[in-house]
Amino acid sequence: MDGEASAGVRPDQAPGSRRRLDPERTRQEILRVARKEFAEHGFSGARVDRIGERTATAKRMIYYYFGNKEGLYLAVLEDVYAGIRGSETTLELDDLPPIEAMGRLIDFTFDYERANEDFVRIISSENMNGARFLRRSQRVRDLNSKVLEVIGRILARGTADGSFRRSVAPVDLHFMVSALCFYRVSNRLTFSEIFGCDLASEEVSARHKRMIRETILGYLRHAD
Amino acid sequence: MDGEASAGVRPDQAPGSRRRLDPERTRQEILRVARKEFAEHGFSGARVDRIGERTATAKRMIYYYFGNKEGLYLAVLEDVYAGIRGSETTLELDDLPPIEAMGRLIDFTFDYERANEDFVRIISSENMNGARFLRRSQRVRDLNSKVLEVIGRILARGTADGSFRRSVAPVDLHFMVSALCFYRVSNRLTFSEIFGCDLASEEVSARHKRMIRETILGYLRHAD
Amino acid sequence: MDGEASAGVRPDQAPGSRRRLDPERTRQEILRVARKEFAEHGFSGARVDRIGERTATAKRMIYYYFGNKEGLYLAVLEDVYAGIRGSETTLELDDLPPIEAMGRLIDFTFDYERANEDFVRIISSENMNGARFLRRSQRVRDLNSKVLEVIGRILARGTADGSFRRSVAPVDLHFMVSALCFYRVSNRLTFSEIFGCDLASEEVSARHKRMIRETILGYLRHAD
Amino acid sequence: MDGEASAGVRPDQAPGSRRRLDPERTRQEILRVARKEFAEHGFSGARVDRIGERTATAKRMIYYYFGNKEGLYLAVLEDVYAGIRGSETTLELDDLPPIEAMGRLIDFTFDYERANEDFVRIISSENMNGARFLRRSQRVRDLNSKVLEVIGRILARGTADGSFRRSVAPVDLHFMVSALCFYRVSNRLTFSEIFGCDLASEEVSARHKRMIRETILGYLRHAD
DNA sequence: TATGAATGAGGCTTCATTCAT
DNA sequence: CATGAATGAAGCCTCATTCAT
Repeated sequence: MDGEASAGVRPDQAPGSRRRLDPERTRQEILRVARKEFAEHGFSGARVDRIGERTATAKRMIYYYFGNKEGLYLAVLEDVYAGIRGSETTLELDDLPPIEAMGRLIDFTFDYERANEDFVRIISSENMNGARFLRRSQRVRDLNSKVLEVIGRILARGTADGSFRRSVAPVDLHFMVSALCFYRVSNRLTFSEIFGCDLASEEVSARHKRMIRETILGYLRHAD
Repeated sequence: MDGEASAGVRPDQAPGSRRRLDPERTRQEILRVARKEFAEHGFSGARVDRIGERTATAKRMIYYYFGNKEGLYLAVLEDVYAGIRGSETTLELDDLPPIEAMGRLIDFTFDYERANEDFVRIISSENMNGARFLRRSQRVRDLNSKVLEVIGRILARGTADGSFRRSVAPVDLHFMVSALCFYRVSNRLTFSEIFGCDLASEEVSARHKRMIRETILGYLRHAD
Repeated sequence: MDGEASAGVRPDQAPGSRRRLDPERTRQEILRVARKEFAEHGFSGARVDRIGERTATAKRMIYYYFGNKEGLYLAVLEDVYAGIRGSETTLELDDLPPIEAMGRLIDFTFDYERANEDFVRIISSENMNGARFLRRSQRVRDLNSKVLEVIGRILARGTADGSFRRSVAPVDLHFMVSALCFYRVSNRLTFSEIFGCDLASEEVSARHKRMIRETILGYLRHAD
Repeated sequence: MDGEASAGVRPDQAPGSRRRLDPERTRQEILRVARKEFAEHGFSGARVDRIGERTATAKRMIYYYFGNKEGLYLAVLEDVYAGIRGSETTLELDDLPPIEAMGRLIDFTFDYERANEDFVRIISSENMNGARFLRRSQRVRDLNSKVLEVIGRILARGTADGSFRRSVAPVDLHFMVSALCFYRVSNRLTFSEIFGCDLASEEVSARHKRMIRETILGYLRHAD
């Protein structure tokens, strides 16, 4: 998925030129490396130097494109949120029966967070930062408002057709799904270390995926 | 709840005097200040200088008692884990009916994590660190093994008397309780910012406390 | 003889300007200042800050070019050894009669060590360090292997033509020359202080230069 | 040789007392440990803390007995010089024939410096210090003046009876003996490292001991 | 456009030393 | 006499960033 696709293309490039001259590609490469770095070390633990070293382009370009470390982090944060919300919109849940729709949303969230540890770690890091970068980004907030609408529609349909006997606010349901899926990844290391249970393993993942879906669906279906 | 308990004790001491020859108290004060600092900024964002400034004693004492920043962090980590596991052991759940016992454990976890944001943030930070400090501390691992035993006994009793129709591994149940209670605090800032729902408020907290308990107990009671 | 050679060159440069984009020159200046500092105070007594202050460039550049204090010291050590061994190779002793060749080598060593107190002090310092930096440097060892070959050739010729009646290992001869020339400089201060004899003075130096040459040549010439 | 001789003596000591109360013994122990430390690391590399740790008594006692690091170093320096000059006075060379007397003095110096690396290293260190401590100590200067008298008497007798055909100043002869014996120890590490010749080995030591004696005696005996 | 060189501010830590008991 | 606790000053080094070409 990561952009090395068209290597060697661009015939308009002089053979003796020092570097490729594709600004957007350079930008994307920096962004990709930075995401890894921020995900691995958080904002204050991340090193601009390390990002520079791992990028084909020079460190100076980071400042050229993103202004400073904070600007780069903000760009990564927006990028990462755009990823999940973009994926969510492809789900087409409105045509499924409520229980199935909700199950699919839960599964999707589970799979996405499991597959995108970077996303999880950057949001953890953002919470450590006091969410001060998120607060600056109108774009991220816009991106996220859609999930609640999706959930709201499923809940409404489920309540209407009697599949769900429990009345829940969309934000509360999203909270539970998110908590259970996110924590598995965000706290994987301490949890595994302490309880000797590898949350990343196939076995535990499969078990937890089922358990989480059943827990939440069970909550919606049973009123007491 | 955070340690201001014995401030101002020791009346025989001149208030402005610099030298306090009370090693344990000095140690504890550093630990308390450090916990705040590490909780607020994570390991790499924390500043030894800031901890020194906010301590009545000199910065130098940090190194005297804890060796270095890492040693101090490790001490904080152990302290913080000892706190929750110590509190858990006072619950006396073995005499309660299984459902009530489990409900109480869930409520306790909810309340504890809500009241101890430091604990939550330090564990988040530890996950950002790759759990490398936790890995060094046998003490923390020992402390934590007890929770699973407590949960195991409740589950066994509930299965035996028919209160619980679902068979769950203790570690999986602990995972769910922990995830739901922890995420509320660890991700409070981004969640609130994005969804405009203040997870720290009394109203939402009360609602979630009930919801979490019902969700988990519901899962245990209903087999499908 | 110490490196002020090219000071004030580069007339096209504004005298008060801070940024000099001449990396090799910057590197050399740091090296020169560092040699003085390490020679004067040894490794542990030397202060990186002092080196920084005495350099036109910023202290930060020390780390830019040499990594850390140890790296800088190692560079100085290599530089200093390269100096003497480089000079030795210009002697062209193979065309002289053995006695004269040996005399010239002794004189050279005497003069070089007298003129390069830095060299002597840094090697003293290295011995105080347990030779731990030298051990890391393959380069220094390579540089030094040549002297023994030079001495070996002179000894062989002298034995062959009967000038030398004593059979000596090259390393032992080098030891004596080095000891007598080195000690004069390395122990100058304590020796002068205790015996009231200024080893650095012209008078004593001239006398010792003759004495050392005669002592060693005498040893080679007389068998008993 | 180092003072633990009378352990457990002193019956007047209360059994419950925290530590032995023998000031002179405490002083000597500190001195002994400090000598090792200064010999190993030089003045600036030596650590008061390390001396404190390796002494049965507490670090505070160092300051009690010696004032500060400099005072302790000075005491060590005097102690170390007193050692060699004290030994030299037991030689009784005046009754031996000049050549034998001189040979014995050379051998003594060789053996003493070989056996007392601490002595050598502390004097090296003192030279790195600019001999500033030595300069403060009248006592050390007094101690050392005697060697030259001893040498002077041997030389006079040798010149008188024709054993020595060379006229040498006592200080110059002392210089040569000292240089050859001292350098072997002071520069042992760099020399061995570079030339792969272990100066501390029995084999090389025996060879050098003979060589040094013959070199110097040869110089005295042969006029050209 | 792109880059190596340069940098001030501030980070963590160690040092010899003194205080209070 | 003896000791653990406490300390200011200064050490080495890293950080994000900007300059000059």
